[in-house]
Amino acid sequence: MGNIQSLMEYDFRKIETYWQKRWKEDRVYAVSNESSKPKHYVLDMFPYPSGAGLHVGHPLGYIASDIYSRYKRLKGYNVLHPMGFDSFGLPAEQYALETGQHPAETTKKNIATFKRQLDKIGFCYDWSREVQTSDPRYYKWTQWIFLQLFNSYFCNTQQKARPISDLVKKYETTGSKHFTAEEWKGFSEKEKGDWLMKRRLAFSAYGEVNWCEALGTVLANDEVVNGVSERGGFPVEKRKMRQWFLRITAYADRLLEGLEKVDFSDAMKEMQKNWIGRSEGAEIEFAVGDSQSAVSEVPLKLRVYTTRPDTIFGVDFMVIAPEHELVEQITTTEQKEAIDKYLAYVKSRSDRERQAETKTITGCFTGAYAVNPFDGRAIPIWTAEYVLAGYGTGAIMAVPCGDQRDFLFAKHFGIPITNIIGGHYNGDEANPTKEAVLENSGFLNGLLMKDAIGIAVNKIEEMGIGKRKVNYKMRDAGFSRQRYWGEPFPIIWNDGIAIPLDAEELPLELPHVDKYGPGPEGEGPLANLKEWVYLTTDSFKHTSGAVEHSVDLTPNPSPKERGMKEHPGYMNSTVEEWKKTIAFARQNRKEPTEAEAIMWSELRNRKIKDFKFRRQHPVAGYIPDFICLEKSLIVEIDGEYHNQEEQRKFDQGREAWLLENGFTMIRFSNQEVLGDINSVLITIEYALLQDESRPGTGSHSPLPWRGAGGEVKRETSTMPGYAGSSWYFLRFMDPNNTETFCDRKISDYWNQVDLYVGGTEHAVGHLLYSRMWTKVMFDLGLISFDEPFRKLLNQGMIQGSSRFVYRLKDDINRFVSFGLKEKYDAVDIHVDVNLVDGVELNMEEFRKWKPEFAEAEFILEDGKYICGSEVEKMSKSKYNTVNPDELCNKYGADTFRMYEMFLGPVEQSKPWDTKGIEGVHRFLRKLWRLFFDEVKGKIWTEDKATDAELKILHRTIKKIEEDTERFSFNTAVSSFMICVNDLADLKCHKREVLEKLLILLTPYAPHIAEELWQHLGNTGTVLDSKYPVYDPLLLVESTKEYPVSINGKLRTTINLSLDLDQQQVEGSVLQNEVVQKWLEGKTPKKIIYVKGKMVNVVI
RNA sequence: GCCCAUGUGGCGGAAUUGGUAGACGCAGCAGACUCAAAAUCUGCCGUUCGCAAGGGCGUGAAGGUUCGAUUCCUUUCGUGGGCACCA
Repeated sequence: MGNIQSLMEYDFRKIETYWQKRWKEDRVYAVSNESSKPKHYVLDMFPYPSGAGLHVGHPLGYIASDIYSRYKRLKGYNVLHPMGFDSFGLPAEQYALETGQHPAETTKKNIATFKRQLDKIGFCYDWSREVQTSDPRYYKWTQWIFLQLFNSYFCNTQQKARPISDLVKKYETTGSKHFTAEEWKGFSEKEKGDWLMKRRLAFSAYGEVNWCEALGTVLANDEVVNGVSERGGFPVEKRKMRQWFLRITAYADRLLEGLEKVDFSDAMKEMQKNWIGRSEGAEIEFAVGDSQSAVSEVPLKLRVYTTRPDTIFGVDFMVIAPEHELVEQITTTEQKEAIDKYLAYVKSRSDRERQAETKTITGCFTGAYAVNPFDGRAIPIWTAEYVLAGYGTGAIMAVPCGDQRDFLFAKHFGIPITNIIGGHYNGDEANPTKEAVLENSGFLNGLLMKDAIGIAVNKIEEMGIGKRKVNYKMRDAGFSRQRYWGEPFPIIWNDGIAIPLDAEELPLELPHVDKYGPGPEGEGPLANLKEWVYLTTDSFKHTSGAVEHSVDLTPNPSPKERGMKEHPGYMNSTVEEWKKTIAFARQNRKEPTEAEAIMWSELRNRKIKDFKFRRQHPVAGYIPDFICLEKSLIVEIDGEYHNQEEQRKFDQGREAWLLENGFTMIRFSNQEVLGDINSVLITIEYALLQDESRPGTGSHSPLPWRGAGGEVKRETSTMPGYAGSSWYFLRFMDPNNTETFCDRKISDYWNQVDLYVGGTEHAVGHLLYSRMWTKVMFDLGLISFDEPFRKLLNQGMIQGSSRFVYRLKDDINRFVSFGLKEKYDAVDIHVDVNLVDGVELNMEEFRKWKPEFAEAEFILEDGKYICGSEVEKMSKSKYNTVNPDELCNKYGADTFRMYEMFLGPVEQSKPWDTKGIEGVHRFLRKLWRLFFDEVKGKIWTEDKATDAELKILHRTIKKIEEDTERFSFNTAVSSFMICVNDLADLKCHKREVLEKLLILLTPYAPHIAEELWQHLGNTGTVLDSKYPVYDPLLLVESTKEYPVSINGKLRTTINLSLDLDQQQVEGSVLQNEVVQKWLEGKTPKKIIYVKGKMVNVVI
């Protein structure tokens, strides 16, 4: 391994390349699912592989988790530390819109770049477990889990998810509060579907979206700025569209309770609690009239939610959300025009704007009044943007003396304010107290507000005008996106009834598209693929006219002994009949013949030239034994009954129909398959490759003519980014399983993620969703734990430190230095931070950077061009990104890893500054010199270590272990530096000390540690060694240099034995010169002595 | 606006339960080695008054609790993150 000459210097490039290759070859990071060691699961939040590649901000958390994983491994754990990619998402689609490159292509490229960059830093990922959410082998299971959500409901009695079939049974036997069992049985399919949809955990309903007419698409809140689209500046308005949702609100209480048993930071728990926003209060109904006196003829009710029913007598007006359906119904003719104008204004405002702007108060009177049920007072009903439709009932009762927002509103519009809290209200601002004694409050007069809350609710319930209610700020999670690059929903709409695909039909692969624009009605791009979307013959004909067929060609049903002979025609089969077909197919799968079983083991999992086969997969009413949809090739295995005359006739009819509809069929007999499977396979392979031009039905499941009668079409939305990332931690445990999302035994073994590392930006999105999914899967008995992440470590963001040059407005080739810019009229321009040393611009490089700067001239200060600087998000567009590759090339991965950690606490955000990396690099070189001398070569010795040397070592072992355990990696790096400095001072080159130090260092700087470990003559990787144990006896001190303060101010120090008692200490302290000087002859009032800490003399 | 985090030398930061503020590193200054450079090593390095000894001030700001506060409490300002279709 190299000659002595090359060993004298720390040649990190050679060392790191060598070991990265060796580790890969030796598969040292492969993790087994079976081990006698205790398990530990360390996970990083899924990266999105952006086109910009990795910048120095990304690896911060990855380095931290890598250090921890290696540390745990040295401590004797079986450590799972995988990495994969959250590869569906909007940026790739956006990029496709701009450049026409397919997201699959760009995503593939980006992932390759990410992996190359990650490997350069020397992470210990088990790449054999890599998963990508956009891989059909992965999203097959995302879709499968979605179907579990779809097929489940939240049982309020048991407070858990249960199969929807249980609910159906209940409806069939006992009905519900809305209908009797008899009524249920009489419902149409559509009615039944609608009722069930109200309970499913994944359900479809109408939801509001930001609609941009000009772009014909739905926009994210981010993409809407000041009511217009960020791209193009087109107007945006709220619009209702059919969407999928996850019923996360059903889990609100359990998500709150679950926080008790996880180790997240208080801040994180706080954010989740606030997001869920549980409040207890009452829902109250008010009668509505259209004038101050008369209640309208049609009895309208206004329902409001309030947490303060005790203030009911202080209600001076009502506010309903502008979207509220009542607005239209109650607005009086006089107010109609004003209201219409106001609604138009509100439509253009985003939710965030509506809440953020409290300075400008807007609102409009509807002309209608509500009636206070207790004193009959008429209360004017207003609508205002500060009340959002999604919260509570979308209506509030306003109590200006107790709520500041209501107060300001009342003042602004001159609504008289009723004071119900006497002296607690001063007329200048509202007072939200619960401690006041109520006045002007009818039956509540004289009560303390907090006592009145319960009494008021009781009365309201008694009167039947309202009820106690727990409310959540959290809304059900929108789960569909009108986008292309995401998981397709395994759902077919048949006359408005959502029909799930069968599990065997998954994955429903995302079809290829060439255009990424929105569909005709603002749907996702998939809506443009007519032949993919429409599944009925009729609708197919309407849209493309491509397929003609006659009802006479209706094929024979499945073999008669399977009981399908009497089955009616498929073309017009009802949903019920179709379900029956599916059931038959499922049954068939469970009972394969011997030949079928053999054939399936050969065809499944893309064993033939990567062609995907399905078995017993219905095509119309016909269920082929095996089918390759991509090639429309059917493989049949015929048993004895095919020799019967009648059956042969059926077969022929069926085959003719299939051929006419573009399918090919090969038939084998049982004997052929059992006798010579190889030649059978060759025949199939030949057929697959033979006709390249065959159009096929695409790789997706065609499911033609499912159901019938009206429009039968696929769901064209796709799932959002968090679908794939809500359960990926489970897939890493068993990434290649084709039978299930994750084998139960394996998920029982790995269990929860022990350490989850990622940014706080995921606090309420991803983390809540994956917690919910985990709970559902737990309820359904799919896994054995109901919280995914046991401990969470938040990683701060590394910000960019941007640099600016200042270009004169009137002379675009002249640039003025930062200190002089005030004297000129100049504009700031981002300059690439890599062209700047600190703040000093490299002018030569700058001229070369862009052609427009080639002729640049500079106005200097002190002969230098000084740049301005600002801390911003690290982003390519701001030219402030720093690429980890370059740093690894220049200083090595070990230096880079340690420097990232040395920057400060992982949890904290900080701007990146490459300066300072030198110091860490110097440390590693200094370490190297403990082993090798420039002239003498190797210099380590086998001598016995002295007490002083052992003390340094053991102090370091203790410190590094403690710091690593509490994720204080920056102080650990400092401790390494101190240790090496101390050992160098003592000229300690003893193997006894150095070898242990290398093990400590392995998690932080794996390459250099491994290299030196091997030089010391060890075989096998240092990762398999045992973590040293520190000996407390070596660290015992007998004396301490005590700080002595007078009145809390440090004046001197005294060296004292550690086992002195208070009296002895007082004696020594009082004799001290400095203390006597400060005492000026007085007697101290008190002497405080904290053993081992300090002494304070109080005068 | 609401929720969360955060603020310490020229810079990144340390001070683990309220107990010696500024560890460690960068930058800077002075020196050694060298023909020179690099590398390495040694010393200084919050601020202010003072020849020195020694003292004053100092953890965003103001107030409080305490023998003692960077640490706890109240108020306030600045910065960063999130606010439901970016991931």
